[in-house]
Amino acid sequence: MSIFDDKTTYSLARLHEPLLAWYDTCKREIPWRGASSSYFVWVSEIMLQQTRVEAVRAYFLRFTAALPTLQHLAECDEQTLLKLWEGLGYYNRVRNMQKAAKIVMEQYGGELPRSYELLLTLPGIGEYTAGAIASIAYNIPVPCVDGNVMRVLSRVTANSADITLSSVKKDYQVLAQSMIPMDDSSNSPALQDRSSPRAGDFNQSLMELGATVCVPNGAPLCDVCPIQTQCKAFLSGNPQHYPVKTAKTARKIEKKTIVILMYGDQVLLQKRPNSGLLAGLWEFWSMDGWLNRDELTNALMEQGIFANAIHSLKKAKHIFSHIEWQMQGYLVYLEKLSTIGGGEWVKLTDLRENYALPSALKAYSKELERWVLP
DNA sequence: AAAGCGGGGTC
DNA sequence: GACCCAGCTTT
Repeated sequence: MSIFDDKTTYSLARLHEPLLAWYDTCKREIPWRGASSSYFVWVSEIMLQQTRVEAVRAYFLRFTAALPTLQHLAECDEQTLLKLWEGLGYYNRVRNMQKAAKIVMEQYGGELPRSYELLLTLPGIGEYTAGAIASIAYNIPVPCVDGNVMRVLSRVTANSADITLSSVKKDYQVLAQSMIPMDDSSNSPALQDRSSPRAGDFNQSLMELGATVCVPNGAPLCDVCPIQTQCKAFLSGNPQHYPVKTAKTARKIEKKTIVILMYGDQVLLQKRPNSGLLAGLWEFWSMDGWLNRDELTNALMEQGIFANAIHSLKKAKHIFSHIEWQMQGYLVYLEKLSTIGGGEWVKLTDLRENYALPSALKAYSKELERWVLP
């Protein structure tokens, strides 16, 4: 039983006309829009997961310049890959994308399959991304339902169902599917074999409207909306009541001590584990909890390290979606080069060019540059 | 169904 | 502060 009745579905049947007309004249200029390969569509869609268009622009241009084809991606070493993704977050996205690229090279002759179901089997490609690639790159008439689409459609229909429920998302996918403009001259029985020259544009028109007009955070710009007169939430004067979502669980706080160990123009880095938070990225030596100067000196001595000088750095905070790091920092000059388990001494120039550090440590990597420059 | 997974913009 | 973002994977 769907949250949408037949009458609601029928009332949206021809909404593609004003949406496409609006999209044709008002869409933003975006690097991956226009005549682009399925590979470029794929790269952009992975980058856009939980990430705004404005944040993606520069990353997309740099990434596709370095790795212009799917084969380049499949053959890239992981260190370079993570450096290209540095600062964009959700780093498993790029590792999964490379896994998928290797599969595409081996099983599909180097081109992404022209099938929603086959796309869905690739690592890192879920229902949204499979629908986006299939419709935007190949004009296959399948929906792609993201946060924008659910926000727009929940307002248009004034529907209060909780969009965090997977059953509700399914109903939005069915509704979005029914809205895709179909070429009536084709009469193939299988929907996905039928032609829909504007399936990709239509899906993008819904997302573009959500991103630029039917916005989250505060009041939407209903006065410039092309489907204002057909929006139930606008007509009731309460678009900001939609969509309805249940609250997220609270973040937990973790205290850490960040220690920048230096010797000459080298700094000690450690590689994070291959799974979990910030998997595969590099970081400074660190310990759980806040250590004062004496405790740090003792901790270093236990590692067989004797500090020449210990400088206290400012406290710093970084907020992830589910964790908050509260960090106390130190910069330590060593008397002689000592190795710590699992660590690697890296020259500053090498660090800047080749080692991916999480943005969570940005305050301390800046401190490092400040101490070294003069 | 819920939790883990980044980082930044906006109000 | 809280909320959200062209979501996916694991538990």
